[in-house]
Amino acid sequence: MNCPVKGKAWATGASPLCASGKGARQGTRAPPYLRAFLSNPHSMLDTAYLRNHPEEALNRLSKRNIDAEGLLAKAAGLDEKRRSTQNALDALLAEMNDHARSIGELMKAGKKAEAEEARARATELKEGIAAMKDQLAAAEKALHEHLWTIPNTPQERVPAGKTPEDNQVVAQHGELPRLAAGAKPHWELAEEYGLFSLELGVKLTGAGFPVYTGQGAKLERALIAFFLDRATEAGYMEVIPPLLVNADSAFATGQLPDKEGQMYHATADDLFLIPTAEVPITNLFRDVILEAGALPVKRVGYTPCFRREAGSYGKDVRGLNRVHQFDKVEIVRIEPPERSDAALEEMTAHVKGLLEALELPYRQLLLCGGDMGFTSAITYDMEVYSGAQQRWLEVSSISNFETYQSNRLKLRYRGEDKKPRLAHTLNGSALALARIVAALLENNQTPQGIRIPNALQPYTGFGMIVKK
RNA sequence: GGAGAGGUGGCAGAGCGGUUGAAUGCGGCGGUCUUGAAAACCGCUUUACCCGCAAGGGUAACGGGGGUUCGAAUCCCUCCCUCUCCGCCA
Repeated sequence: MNCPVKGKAWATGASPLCASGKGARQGTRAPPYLRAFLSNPHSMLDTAYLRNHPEEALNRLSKRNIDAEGLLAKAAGLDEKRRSTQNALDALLAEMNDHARSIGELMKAGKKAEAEEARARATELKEGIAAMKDQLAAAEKALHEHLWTIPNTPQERVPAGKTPEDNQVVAQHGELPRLAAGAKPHWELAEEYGLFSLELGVKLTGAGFPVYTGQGAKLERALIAFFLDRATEAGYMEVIPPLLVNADSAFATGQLPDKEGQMYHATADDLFLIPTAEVPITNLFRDVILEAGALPVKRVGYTPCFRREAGSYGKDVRGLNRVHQFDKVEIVRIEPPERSDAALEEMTAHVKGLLEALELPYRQLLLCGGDMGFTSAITYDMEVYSGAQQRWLEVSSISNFETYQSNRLKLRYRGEDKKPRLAHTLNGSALALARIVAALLENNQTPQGIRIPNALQPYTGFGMIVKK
């Protein structure tokens, strides 16, 4: 089995799907969370969609840098096998039910001999049923395991492409800062002003765990409060979720099995530290059928985020550019399909508003098919310009997952006809803190100190970061 | 961590191993009645998969998994969870 996708999210290659075949998932050898998932009748792409819109699915999936045709053809075959097996089993079970019912009636009527006869026939049926059940289980397993390997189908407007080079810049705003010669990167500023320390983090934990201090800590807290307030004003309900989730939750939003190696795993209790608030907040709606009036659902949550980032190294990870623990405010929406595109644009506009309030130059990227996350149908990345490093830093990723997550979540809503159907889920960072801090510090450094944007001053209580 | 009780439909709450997908009550929806509303009365009211243009039909599900049986919500095993009491504790 080849790993079908090499996105940036798979730097570790630790996915059991991509590793070396199926050993990890077989029978009783599968870890508990995989067994739990095997029992879940839902997979990722909706088989009904694949069956009813084969051409559209193929067109969309072809944007990815994968063998879309082969994957879909195999899925169609496995789906067909599953359905025919289920038909056969259902017929056998119906026959068995007839026997069982008539035996009961015959017993009541005192016709013992006839009852015995029927019982003998029923006993014969049992073997065939057991065998057919095994076949169905095997067919379902084969189908689901295959579906797990197929990423979400990109929307029409997503550009085809393989690498970040193929992403499209769809908007840019703000002047790039012209810093004086000798402008310092944020990690040097942090030392100079006592804002955060990675060395102390090493002592306490290990590399990539910053300790914020003094005005640095206050700035962090101010940004969190600012982002939460802005989201609340925009109609998002605030949530403070658990920071540890169980395997069911990690599966439902797609972190497992695809990104297993990216999460910290508390093995004693089989819990995972969340890599993003998306996981607990979206899972609030697992196994839920929302009434039509309940949509749209808009939630916002601040949480620390934990990412192992195994395999990352080099200059990209200096300072706050890439750390194992960072703060993030996340917005999550649940929408009916016809409104999810508009919701994505609203979320993007919200994020732009935040960046403009912080006076940070930014650009908006429409990710190409090859660079998008596994579960996304369309993704915008927002990047801010970090003046001293002279590079763009990703501070937000805003995605529409359409029904890909909701199919696993079993998250549905009732349409006008009262029938349950899969909702669309979306989420986006609004915003990720660490890199915002990096850009703020670098872009606003002056000989007198580091200037705090006006919008943030009510939250920090100071307008300038100064040396002690 | 120790001891006990329990997990059934939106909620509450029944259920001798045999038309029990599941009594009853509440809630919800529709209707009758009414100038309107309430009350009363009548009917309806889970989800998934499969077959079918549809009407309709089949199968599955009573915390999860497994077992006994012709047949299990009802019996057995196991796991999970919840509640109560004790201990510990921000």
